[in-house]
Amino acid sequence: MKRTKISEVLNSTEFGKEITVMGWVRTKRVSKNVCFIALNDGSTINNLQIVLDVTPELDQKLAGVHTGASLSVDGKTVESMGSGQKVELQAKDITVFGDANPDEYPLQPKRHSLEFLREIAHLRFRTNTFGAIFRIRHAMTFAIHNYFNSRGFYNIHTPLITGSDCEGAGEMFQVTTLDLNNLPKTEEGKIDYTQDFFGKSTNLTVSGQLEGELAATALSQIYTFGPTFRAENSNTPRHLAEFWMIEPEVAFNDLEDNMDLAEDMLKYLIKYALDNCRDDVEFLCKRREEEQKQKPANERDEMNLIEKMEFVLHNDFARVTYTEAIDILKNSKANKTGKFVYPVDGWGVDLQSEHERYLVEKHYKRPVILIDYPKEIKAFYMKLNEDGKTVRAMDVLFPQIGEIIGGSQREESYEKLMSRVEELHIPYKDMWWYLETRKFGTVPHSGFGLGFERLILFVTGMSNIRDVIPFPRTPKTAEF
RNA sequence: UCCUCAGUAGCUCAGUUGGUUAGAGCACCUGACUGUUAAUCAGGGGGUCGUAGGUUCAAGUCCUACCUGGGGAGCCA
Repeated sequence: MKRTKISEVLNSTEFGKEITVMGWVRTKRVSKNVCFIALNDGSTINNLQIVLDVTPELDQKLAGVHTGASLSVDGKTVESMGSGQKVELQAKDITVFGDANPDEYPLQPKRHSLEFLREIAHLRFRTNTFGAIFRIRHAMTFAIHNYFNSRGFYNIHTPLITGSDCEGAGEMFQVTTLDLNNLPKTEEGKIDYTQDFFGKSTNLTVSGQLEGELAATALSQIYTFGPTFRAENSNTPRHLAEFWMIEPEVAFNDLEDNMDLAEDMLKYLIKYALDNCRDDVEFLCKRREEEQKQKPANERDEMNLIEKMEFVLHNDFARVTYTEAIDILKNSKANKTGKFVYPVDGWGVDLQSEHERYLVEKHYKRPVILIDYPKEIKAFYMKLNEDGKTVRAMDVLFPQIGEIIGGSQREESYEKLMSRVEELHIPYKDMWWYLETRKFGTVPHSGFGLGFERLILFVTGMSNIRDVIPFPRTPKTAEF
């Protein structure tokens, strides 16, 4: 079937061309002699206006056309007589592929709540908002590969099924082909995993980092981009059980280089969205502005979406040590006047999200990279500082979203890493292959994990992570 | 998992102190209109008030439990 994409039609200033367009009806307006149909084919957020002179024959066809119906329209591009658009299509003939029974089709030409659209996730692609979000999501995927490829990074596919149950990033989903109603048992009465598909207990990965490090200690610069799975029972607008993560890992990079990479990459991606998804970003910007008007004045954004993106683009991220952050928080007015639910009184405790938000939104008013955390509250593989009590960790904190990136310089000393493994009782049998990177030709190296959906939250201005992934997986929800 | 708020027409919501036959806008159907922009105007159909119990002469409204959803917290990306 030969068709012209609506994005092409709208971008062309040539009138009088005979073309065929196909798409879905957004609205239909009929009067006695003329009928207007707003048609969308997903190639752009904008609709093409179809103009039909009503004849008895067309009238019959149009009877079956409602919001949601799919059409093919043959016609001629003409300069619009109306004020809403430059080009429109004067139709010669239409073919209805499929009607959408208005008694059953849930989408209307009006704003629906995001909660309602989440319940019809199979159809929400057809709304302006979700069309914009998923076009941007695509562009970000492409931009990420582009960023790393053009800088000499290799994309590594790390396994989704993992044999180690201690990747250290959270609860895991078990993968098994055993009959759960009739589990084979060992003599001691435990489950006999030797009879399972892989001959051992396996899980879905929570991170590709450990495998990524293996590749980085040979190819120097690698990145992964794939799904990860966390079986945490977390019900928040920032967490998913299945989400996508980007994990670069670079040999010969220290924490400073790691921070530079993270900041540069985020700015590249935000700029890419502004430069390549202008219509969609503008739509979402307006959408958010309207949403903000419903809120009380003190809860509204100071900047709109585009201003926020540009602000991040044009300002250096604040780089702050954990110890400095604790000092700032301890001496803050908020702390002294009891505004914090968790008052900051000492060194060594993990920061609560209210503290992170204070640092980002109140104190620095820009993205913050927090580094050098106490070793007790961070993962075993992070490089120990000379003080012996902090590690070379970094968290990139964004306004509203919180932690968008978590990373570190890795511990390259076999002895030091081994002693952490022992301290934390991590089973050697699951880790031996990882530890060998430090045994043979070990190098300083660093990396981080970027939560893809959290990036999408930022560049779309959406506030719930379930709205930036087509089919969200969360506790008790896997309908679509 | 904890705290908190909410659930009324297909959608978005109103419903007073517990009191007659539960309302509006949008959507849909019918009609009007020579170019509309989420068209407009007139009329029409559409409800087990989340579910189950309870209090009461009387429950959409009060109480209890459960379910579903939002927001916050923890865990983190």
